[in-house]
Amino acid sequence: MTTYTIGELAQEFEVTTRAIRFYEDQGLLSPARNGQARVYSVRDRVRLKLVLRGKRLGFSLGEIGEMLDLYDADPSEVGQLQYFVSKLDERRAQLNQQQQDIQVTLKELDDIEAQCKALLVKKRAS
Amino acid sequence: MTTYTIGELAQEFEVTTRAIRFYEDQGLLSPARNGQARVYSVRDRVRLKLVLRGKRLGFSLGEIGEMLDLYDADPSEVGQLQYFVSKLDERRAQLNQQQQDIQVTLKELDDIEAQCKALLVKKRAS
DNA sequence: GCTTACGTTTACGTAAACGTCAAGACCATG
DNA sequence: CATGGTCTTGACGTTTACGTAAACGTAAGC
Repeated sequence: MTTYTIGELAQEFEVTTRAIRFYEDQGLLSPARNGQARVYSVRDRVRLKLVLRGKRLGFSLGEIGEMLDLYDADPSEVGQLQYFVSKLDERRAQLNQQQQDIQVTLKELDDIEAQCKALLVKKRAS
Repeated sequence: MTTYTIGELAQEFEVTTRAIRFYEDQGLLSPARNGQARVYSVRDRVRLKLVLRGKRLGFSLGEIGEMLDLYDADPSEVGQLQYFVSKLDERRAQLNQQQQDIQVTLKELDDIEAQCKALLVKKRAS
């Protein structure tokens, strides 16, 4: 059973231990304890990874919490299951919007960079 | 010369006027004035659009400010120009990372949804 | 001329996401 | 056994991105 200390995770993912404890406060993580020391399982590590990815995508910790619930949830009732699927679609729509935004922005960056290169060539010529 | 009031922009982009004024405080917008009333040009509108897109991508207003500066800047010195290009690359790297994150997440969503569908079929059978 | 709608500035409030001490517990090493 | 490193729990501070309320100006319509 591989486990990790808070310091190891902090170092691996380049976040502070303070941040990791904060995520726990927010209910995103719930590591085991050895006495008072936190003991992180492989599953905890995965959850942390998901949290950080969510953050890179600009989601709030609250939203990330919902997403984590989705990952875990084992919806037993059909009604709940459908609600669940609708949530997934919602999330998907959000991500698709982001993809579009990125596409557009990347293209604009390309254009600007091209202009810069052109300008540099000109400068060298003069 | 098309112009817009703050209320029009707020409605079109579904943000509050308070937010728009705040962006101005932060130096992201600088609309003209008619007396004391703000008058937004087409260019202002574009900038606002860029601000909001930046937000959707998870950038801070500060970062967005830098990006807007990049869009406008007409770097005259070569040194500045190279710094400029490096900034662009930085931004691109960030966006590429986000794209990867989205890919991975979308795939995970697919997996989860597939499981849900399977579960629904099972439910119907029982 | 009064109301209504929309605009203005100033200023304080707030939620989110941590940072930053403070004060101590627990090991290991010299 | 003192020192150093890593861990713990508070608790207050800080930044970001606005919300919200007060108090007022201005133009439109009845």
